[in-house]
Amino acid sequence: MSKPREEKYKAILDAATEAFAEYGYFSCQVSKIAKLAGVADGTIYLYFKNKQDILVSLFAERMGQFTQEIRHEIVQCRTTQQRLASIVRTHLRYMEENRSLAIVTQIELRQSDPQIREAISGPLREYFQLIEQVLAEGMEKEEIVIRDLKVGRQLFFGTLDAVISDWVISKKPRSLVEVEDVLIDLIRGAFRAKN
Amino acid sequence: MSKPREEKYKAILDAATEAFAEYGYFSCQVSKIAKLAGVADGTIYLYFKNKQDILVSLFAERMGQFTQEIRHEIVQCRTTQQRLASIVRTHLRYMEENRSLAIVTQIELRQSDPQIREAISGPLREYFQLIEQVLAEGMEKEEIVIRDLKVGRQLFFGTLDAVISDWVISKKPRSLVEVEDVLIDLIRGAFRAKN
Amino acid sequence: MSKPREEKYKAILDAATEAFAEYGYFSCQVSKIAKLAGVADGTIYLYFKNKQDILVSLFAERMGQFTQEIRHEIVQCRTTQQRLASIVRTHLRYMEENRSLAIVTQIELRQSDPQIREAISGPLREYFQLIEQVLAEGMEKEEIVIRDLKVGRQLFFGTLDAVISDWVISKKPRSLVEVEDVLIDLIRGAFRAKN
Amino acid sequence: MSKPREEKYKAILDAATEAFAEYGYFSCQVSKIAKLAGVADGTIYLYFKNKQDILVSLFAERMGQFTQEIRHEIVQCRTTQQRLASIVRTHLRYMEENRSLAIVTQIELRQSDPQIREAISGPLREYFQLIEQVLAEGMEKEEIVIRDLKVGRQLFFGTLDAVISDWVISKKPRSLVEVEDVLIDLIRGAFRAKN
DNA sequence: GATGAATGAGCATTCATTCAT
DNA sequence: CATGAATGAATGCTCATTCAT
Repeated sequence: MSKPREEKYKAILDAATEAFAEYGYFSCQVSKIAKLAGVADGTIYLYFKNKQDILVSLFAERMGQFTQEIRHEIVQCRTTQQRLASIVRTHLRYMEENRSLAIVTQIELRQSDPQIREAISGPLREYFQLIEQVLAEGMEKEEIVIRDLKVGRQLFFGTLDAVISDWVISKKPRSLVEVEDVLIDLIRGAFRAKN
Repeated sequence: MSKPREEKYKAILDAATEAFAEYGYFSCQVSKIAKLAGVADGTIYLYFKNKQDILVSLFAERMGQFTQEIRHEIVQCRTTQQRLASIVRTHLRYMEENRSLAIVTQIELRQSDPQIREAISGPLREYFQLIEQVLAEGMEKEEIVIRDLKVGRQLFFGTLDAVISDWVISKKPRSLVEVEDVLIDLIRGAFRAKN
Repeated sequence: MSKPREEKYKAILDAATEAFAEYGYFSCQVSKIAKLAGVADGTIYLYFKNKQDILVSLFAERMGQFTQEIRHEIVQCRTTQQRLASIVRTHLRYMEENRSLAIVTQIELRQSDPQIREAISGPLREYFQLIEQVLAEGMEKEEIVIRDLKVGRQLFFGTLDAVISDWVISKKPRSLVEVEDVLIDLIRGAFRAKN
Repeated sequence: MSKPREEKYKAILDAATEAFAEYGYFSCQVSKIAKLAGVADGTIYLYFKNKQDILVSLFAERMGQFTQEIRHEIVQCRTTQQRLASIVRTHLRYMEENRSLAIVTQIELRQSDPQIREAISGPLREYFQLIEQVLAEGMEKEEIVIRDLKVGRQLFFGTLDAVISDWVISKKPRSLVEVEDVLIDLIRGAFRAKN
């Protein structure tokens, strides 16, 4: 009679994304998530170990999906340039379509609580590795030039992150899509990408 | 008589920096700051309106000092390239010398609590404007090429931020100074800086 | 299901009456009420907005009941004399049976906190109006003589209040019932009541 | 050089009267009294044992003065009627001239805190005895008729108290002096006073 | 005597989590 | 499985009182 298990799980995660985005992790009560998800407070605990587990699961799930999508886009590209451009585009578009997720990512990425940090680092690291792989391959093929792989990734991700951060904070943000080309061009320059 | 007052104020701010860095703003109790500062809980409230005011004051004070220092370095530079290199160097070194501040900055920069956000945005915006000024001047003098000032700043700051973020999270970080040159080189490329 | 809810609500109100009576509103902690009511501290806040709300609710509930009872007695009386005597008797007996309420009334009636005062004034004013109605009707029918309705009510209520005040303070009080007749006689004289 | 001891003592008591009247005993901080008295917080404790001692001293001092004044008026009266009228008049006028004291009296008379209560009861009891003496003498001389001395006093004091209570609460109170005659007349009736 | 900065015990209130229904 | 009333530990902040100057 009731919603299947999977559906309710997603409903809670969606609600949590909204709620965390609006109030922040600490200022958002579990009861608020429950209400938003249309379930009882106690029900949350049938699906998640505790509040932190909601955040962690949310992050793992969404980031996994995100990385998946990026990975999918990349394989269709021929050159490193295309791959980087593709990541930029997918990243921006994904976040633009999932504003609450973007906010949560911005906020909770930096929790200093060691437990949360640890739990969150996994999915993020996976994305980092993906970027670094593309960069490494580009260097091998001499399509780009970077003196330090990690720093290259930091520039790549940090820039995207800053763009989204501003967009998230801004009350009347211009569309992220608008900056795609500028961004790609800038990054291309940083990596001395050959045409 | 105002000497000990000033001293105690700084002691509390220092303690708060440490404590916020270690536990995060929300997970850090006022009593923990008090103990670390070597004062009674109540004493805190002789110097700060409330817990949030500690964070805000801390941020305003430290970021103000930071921007000041950067500004001071910049004026001694001739070219835009030098100016950008100078900011990178000062930024990294300042954070390396103030690891706790770096952590707090990383964490609290992204608080979604609107009040905190608002209070914090001032000092940060000032730094952003400083960067954008340098970039604007560079474009005017045709020392660099950027299609969008804001995106340029986002790349510049975002990259530095990501570098520090990794450094902060890392258990055994390599010195930030080590990456200075790579970083400067990368940014130079992004902005097509002429030698 | 709403049965236990109602029960717990009353239990808290009863406990609060006892506790406020014994310690006074300000010197009585919420936790003391909770313990006395046999519930957890937090449970209090499922039923009341805050500590002040307990006091206000308590007052509204009990005084409403009290006025109700008085009103019920009055309608059965023929003459103003009987009505006044009835109020005196009911007032004294009600307070004698609800000593804690009597104490709370004595104490909190005079809180200078404007908020509390305002909240409390409603039910009390209702009682005052009841008295004044009886007096007004008595004057119309020429059963009593009063030059000023308000002062008449003040004498009536003030006297009862003083009697109860003494009784409340006294360690070994004589029964309030004992003074009924004397009191009625005295008031009758003040109002020049005709037999 | 500094104010003589006595003057500062009075200043604190005056300040306390104002402050207690405005905020109530519990909601009034010692520091507020100090500021109002123009002394440092610590100075208070050179003159009073603690906060409660301020209230108690205030009450003892002011009520003593009050009773004194009443006593002084009474001796000049010939008949019981005159004496009662004199008390009514003096009581009302004294309170009208000392509104803050009137408020404090209204409020703090009923503190349930046993300690405060005990300390306050002394001066008040003295006034009660004064009234009862007048009544007793009146009965002896057959100038009035009362079946119970205590109840007589309760009517007398309670009525005055209620009048003042209303006056204190009222935002636009009519002068207390206006009700004098009505009041005296009413009380005269209660006691079957002979002309 | 006078000061007022410092103290720290004390308390109302919140909210993640549990568990009887 | 689902509920939501109940729990009680946890914490920011206040303020009477002290005491070094």
